[in-house]
Amino acid sequence: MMGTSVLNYNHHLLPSKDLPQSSELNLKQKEQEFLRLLKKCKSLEEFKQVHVQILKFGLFLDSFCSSSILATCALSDWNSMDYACSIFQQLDEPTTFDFNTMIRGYVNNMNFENAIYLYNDMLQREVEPDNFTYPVVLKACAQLAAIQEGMQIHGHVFKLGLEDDVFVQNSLINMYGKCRDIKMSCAIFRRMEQKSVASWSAIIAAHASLAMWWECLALFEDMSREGCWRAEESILVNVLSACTHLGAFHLGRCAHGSLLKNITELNVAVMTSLMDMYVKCGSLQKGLCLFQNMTKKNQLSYSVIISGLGLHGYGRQALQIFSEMVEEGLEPDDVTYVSVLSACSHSGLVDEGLDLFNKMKFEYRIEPTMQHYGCMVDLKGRAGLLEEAFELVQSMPIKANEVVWRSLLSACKIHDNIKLGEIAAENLFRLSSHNPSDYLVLSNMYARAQQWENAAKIRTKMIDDGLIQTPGYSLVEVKSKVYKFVSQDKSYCKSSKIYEMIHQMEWQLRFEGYMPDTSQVMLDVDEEEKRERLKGHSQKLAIAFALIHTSQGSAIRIIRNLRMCNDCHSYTKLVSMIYEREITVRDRNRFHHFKDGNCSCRDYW
DNA sequence: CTAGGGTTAG
Repeated sequence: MMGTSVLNYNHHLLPSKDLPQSSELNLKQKEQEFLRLLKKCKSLEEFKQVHVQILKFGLFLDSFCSSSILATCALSDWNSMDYACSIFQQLDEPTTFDFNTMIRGYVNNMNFENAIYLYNDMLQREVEPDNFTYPVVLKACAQLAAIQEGMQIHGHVFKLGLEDDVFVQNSLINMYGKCRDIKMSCAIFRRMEQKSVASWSAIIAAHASLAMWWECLALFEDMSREGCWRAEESILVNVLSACTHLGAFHLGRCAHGSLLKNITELNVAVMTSLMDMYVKCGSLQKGLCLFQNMTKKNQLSYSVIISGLGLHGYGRQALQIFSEMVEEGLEPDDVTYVSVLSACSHSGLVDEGLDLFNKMKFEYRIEPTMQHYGCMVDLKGRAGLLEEAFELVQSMPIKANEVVWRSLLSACKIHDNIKLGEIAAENLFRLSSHNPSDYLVLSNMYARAQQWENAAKIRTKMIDDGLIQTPGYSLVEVKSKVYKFVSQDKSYCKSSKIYEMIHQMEWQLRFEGYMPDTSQVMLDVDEEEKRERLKGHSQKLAIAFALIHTSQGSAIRIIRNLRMCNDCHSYTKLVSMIYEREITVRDRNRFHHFKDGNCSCRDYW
């Protein structure tokens, strides 16, 4: 761009009749005419041509006029910053406005470093920044996550007394948010007297980027209460994300509703976060439906639906969609591979997973991350290829983290490989020793091998270390309200009715051949007591409650914090058949769809 | 006199 000089007279793209004739107009009118023409330019070439005429007429005198010319050029979308730069350099005394224009131009062109350098120049040349300068220069800091510069600039804001400008405040919230200094973001947000939609958007986004989901929803609630509420896609995208992570299905659906009411066509980002919300809150159907109706799909939308299918146990379909994505010419990236590999792992598609992993490394040249190795260790381990899984852990170019060791340990438990399990546990506890469920898996492994002493030793260690087993619970939504059940729960006023139901269910299940499986009850009590305990597992209570309070044939959705036990799994399969209900259960790792006596996991979980 | 803040999802 610099190659084309300002003084290039050779291109005449505009018909000469459009150019003002000097004889007809006085200077002032000519100036106006030129400015009008400049604004109409559709390309840099056209712009240069008019600009050259202006120089030829010697009209480049008025500061307002030259600022206008500069702004037209710098803020155009024809990649004209070099040319704008050459105009800027010819200004004798660039004003605050001119600096603002140039800084904005750099930011628009993603050249954030230059924006900050120019701001620095501005200070050096003692041109005083104003309330228009800061939003844009702070945006540059935000994009670069340049906290040092950001803080200095925050100081300048105070020095110039601009700290009460809403635009400046919003930019500061955003800047600190992008620099992960949530305390500063909140401090500025709190002391704002007037908050705009952008203020809420910035503060919610700041919390979302740190995965502070409860805070996101709380802020969203505050915002709604203060009546600043409008279905803004940029805000709802983060709110939906929070719903996804918290399993807040009801709120998510409400958000969808208000989007539909207020916005005619939802953009890709909102569609993708909606899809993810539905899928991860248990409604794969709804997610698939949205996916199929999306006109524009990208890598992110594909990876959401692929990982969704995987989580729900539909590995084959996940692979199908993955190949459709490739056929459409969309190149899978590292996250897409995490989705498809984990889908393979959930469904036990070992060969397919291995193939994809190799393709990713050697064909697409994507360097595997810890997550990819985690998927592969999980894939092999679950499938019983424990030695291979262990070899992979040892040969990984990066040091395995706790997630990888954890999945190896639980695979060893499933396949009763104590020797390897102990190695995995040792490494796991070296990296993290505060997770009660890790000890339980290990103790469980010993118990399965009837090594009672070792099992007891681990449990004693847990108690000595003050680790308390996370209480398991099940959530169930009945008529848009969420009810929480813990094991042996007696807290609901209708609980006698629930236990009555439990009793009745057990009777019917036994008729269909149900035998309580007490092997996973890790309590030192007799068989009879174990069977009693089993009956009161939170998932069973939740199902009984839902069977009583929902209409015949309607689906039941349950969210658990822990993995369910084998007994609850086979119990739920039978309930789905006898009571003719579809039951979806989300546990720590995945979804189970119970229908007609079967589960979508095909007992591979 | 000209121009401005939050561009989000896996």
